[in-house]
Amino acid sequence: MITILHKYKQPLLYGLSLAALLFVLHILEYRLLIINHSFEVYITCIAVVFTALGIWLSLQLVKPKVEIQVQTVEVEKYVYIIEKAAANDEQVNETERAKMGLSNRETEVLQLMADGLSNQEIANQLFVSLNTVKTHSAKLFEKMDVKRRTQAIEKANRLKII
Amino acid sequence: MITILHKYKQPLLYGLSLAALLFVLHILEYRLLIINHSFEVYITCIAVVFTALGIWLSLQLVKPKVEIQVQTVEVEKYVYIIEKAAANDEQVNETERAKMGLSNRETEVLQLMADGLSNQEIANQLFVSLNTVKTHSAKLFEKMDVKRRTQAIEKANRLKII
DNA sequence: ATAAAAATCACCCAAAAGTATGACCCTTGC
DNA sequence: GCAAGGGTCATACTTTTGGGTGATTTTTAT
Repeated sequence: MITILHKYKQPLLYGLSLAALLFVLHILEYRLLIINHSFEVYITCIAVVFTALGIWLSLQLVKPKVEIQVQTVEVEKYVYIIEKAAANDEQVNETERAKMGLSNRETEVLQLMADGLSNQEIANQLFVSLNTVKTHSAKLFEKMDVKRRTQAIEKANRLKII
Repeated sequence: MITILHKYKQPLLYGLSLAALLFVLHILEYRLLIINHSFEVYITCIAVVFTALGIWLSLQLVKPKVEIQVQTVEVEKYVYIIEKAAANDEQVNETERAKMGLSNRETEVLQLMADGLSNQEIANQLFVSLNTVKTHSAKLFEKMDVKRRTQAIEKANRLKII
């Protein structure tokens, strides 16, 4: 139950906000009707407000994407990003890899994943069993804080750890 | 004249849809006022519709944003990124993509795959069904001559088509 | 106007990927 | 010696992905 709550925390929050906003409108509704008869203006306002809300909502939902993260961090971090980008062309980022604590074997598996190999192909390549590859991948997913191999690949590419 | 119309078809369509919607609302307004019990329902409908409209609008506008966002902050230090982005954009990109004959939708799906999204997440993002995403992915795998999404991602990165 | 391509969706089935748990061996550092 | 971590493997289970097929609708091009 709690895990379910946690999982849908974001949408729930949005839903509640929406409900709250609707409530406020409900209150205002009568006042505005009594005070003046500019009904069209009222409707238009609602339309504009909710269009804006929609835009805002979807921006919130898209936020985890790289581009927008870049927009939201402050200036100093840009310098870091630029420097990192510039430095990365020659050498692979050992620091980031160390930060995540990937072992040698896990890094090998990650590399082969990024090359597009299936678990079975990786197993053949490394002369180990399929189950072993699964164990490695599960552990590296946890260490990299991702859910899927595609996410791991994306993150690895972004951080230049492969 | 016709070419101009063609070029700005999308924004025009958006504008017209919006105008039409407002017009319909304008008409409905009086009718619904007579049946004044459904006022709250009416307001809620407007809110929902326009929230959806906002979400849809901003999703449409998300893509072109990337470079602009980069450019809006501190000029000189980000020349590297801008140059890189620019270089990537106009080089192999379009030709290679054309060579494989990927459609727009397929390219979108490919992009989201490379971002690490699952088929279900892609479906939600594009407002289509899971089955549709599967169809797109199957076709793009065939066109790219790959067997798995990870291979497609690797090849796409290598050929810089995303 | 009409044919082709693109986009949408559904259903079924099989394979691959991922989760959870437990076990064993080997090295390394204290 | 022994705890800790890395590497290996297994079983059982769930979810995701991919293949095959067919169908409808919309868009595009001839």
